[in-house]
Amino acid sequence: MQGRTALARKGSETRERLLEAAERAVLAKGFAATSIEELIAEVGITKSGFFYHFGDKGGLAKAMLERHLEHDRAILDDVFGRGDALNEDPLHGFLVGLQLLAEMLGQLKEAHPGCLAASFTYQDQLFNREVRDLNRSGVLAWRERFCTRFALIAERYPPRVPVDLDGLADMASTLVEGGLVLGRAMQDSAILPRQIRLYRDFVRAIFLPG
Amino acid sequence: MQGRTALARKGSETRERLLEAAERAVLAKGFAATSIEELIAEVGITKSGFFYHFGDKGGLAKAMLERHLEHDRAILDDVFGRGDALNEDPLHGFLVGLQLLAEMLGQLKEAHPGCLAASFTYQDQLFNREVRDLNRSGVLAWRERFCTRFALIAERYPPRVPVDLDGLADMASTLVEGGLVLGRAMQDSAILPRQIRLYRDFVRAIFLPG
DNA sequence: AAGTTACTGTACCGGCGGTAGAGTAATCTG
DNA sequence: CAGATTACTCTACCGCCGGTACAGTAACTT
Repeated sequence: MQGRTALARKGSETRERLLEAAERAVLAKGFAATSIEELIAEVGITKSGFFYHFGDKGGLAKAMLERHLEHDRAILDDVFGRGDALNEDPLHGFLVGLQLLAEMLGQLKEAHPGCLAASFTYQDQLFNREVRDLNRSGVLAWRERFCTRFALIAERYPPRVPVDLDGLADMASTLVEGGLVLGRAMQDSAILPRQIRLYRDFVRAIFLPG
Repeated sequence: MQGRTALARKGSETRERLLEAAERAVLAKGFAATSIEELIAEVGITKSGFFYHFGDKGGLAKAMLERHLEHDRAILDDVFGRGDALNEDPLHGFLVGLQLLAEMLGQLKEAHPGCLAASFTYQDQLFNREVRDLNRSGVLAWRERFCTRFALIAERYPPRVPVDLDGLADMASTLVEGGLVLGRAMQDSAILPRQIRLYRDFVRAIFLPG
């Protein structure tokens, strides 16, 4: 049992430790300013070892994004799952989910995947197609999640005026990305949760006017 | 006349040409991936010449940000000035201004200062305090502009429910920053203007309910 | 005539991303 | 037990890039 997976575990453990070190460093000072050499020094590995795992620095970016998209999905599943568990209604479950999301985003100060997504987006010429597609898929995941939910809500609460529901779906990720940028620029972690709460107010006003 | 400013003009012209080349390159592939050497090659200057003008790469970042904050302010003055010129009322002038802003942001595909602001925000450890403070001042300028406007509007159109007007002011820059990130990630320049139009709808719904 | 501005030219430095290729200990597979 | 695979190490090297040092200089200002 121990022997069976010792090497495989060692391999994936080293990789994982590299990703953790990279995450800390990148969130602190950006991807470009994070050197491979500092990562291998922290983990206690050689340069060859790094390139064995990731091929090049873009491979590291890709692995970091994959890791975070998964984490992202899990968080959204959690908050909206809990919102729906507390509420039969699709609208009110969603509103509770948004509230939970705001609280969650207020807690994790700056360790959000959006940081990575935005950061990579602005250096995307550095990376290969895979990284850009991954980034795209992250946005699409949010869009689809919110779009289907709004379609469900609109069935029960048809808005009296025509609303751009697709745009409203994108507004969630827009506010998260933008909120992270502003929060970072202003060193104020309260900005993002406040934006999410305003978004919740907006959604409520659309489907429950008056 | 000609002679009086020939040298000074030459100096500032070279600087300006460097900034223009840098802007193109940075918007295309990011700041870190833009080398000083490619800029001086384009402008036809030596490395010493570059460092004469900017001191170091952070100096270039600072100059780019300054240039763009000024441009930014001019655009906002323009659109909301035009909005107000077409309308006596502070709310309706603002709503027209937002519409004009959406149109303007739809036209300039990706050459917006927000790109720079966000890009620099995610590499800010690279830069000195000045660059970070400049970035901050950009956000604060938007916040103050919108806050005073909302105070003015709220006098004439007191909202029936309590609204987070400060958060609503920040929502504008949040949506612009986030919209640029998403627009870039998705290669879709329609995302940002749509978000601004949704913002306009939100503002209208708050002050003109029903 | 002296000083300032806006550079050029040369030479050099260390860090970084990346490559090449040989070697190896531990582990898995047949 | 043999052979293949995994997860690396070690050594040596490359070119680019940001940055420094410093001397020189043509155009222009005072």
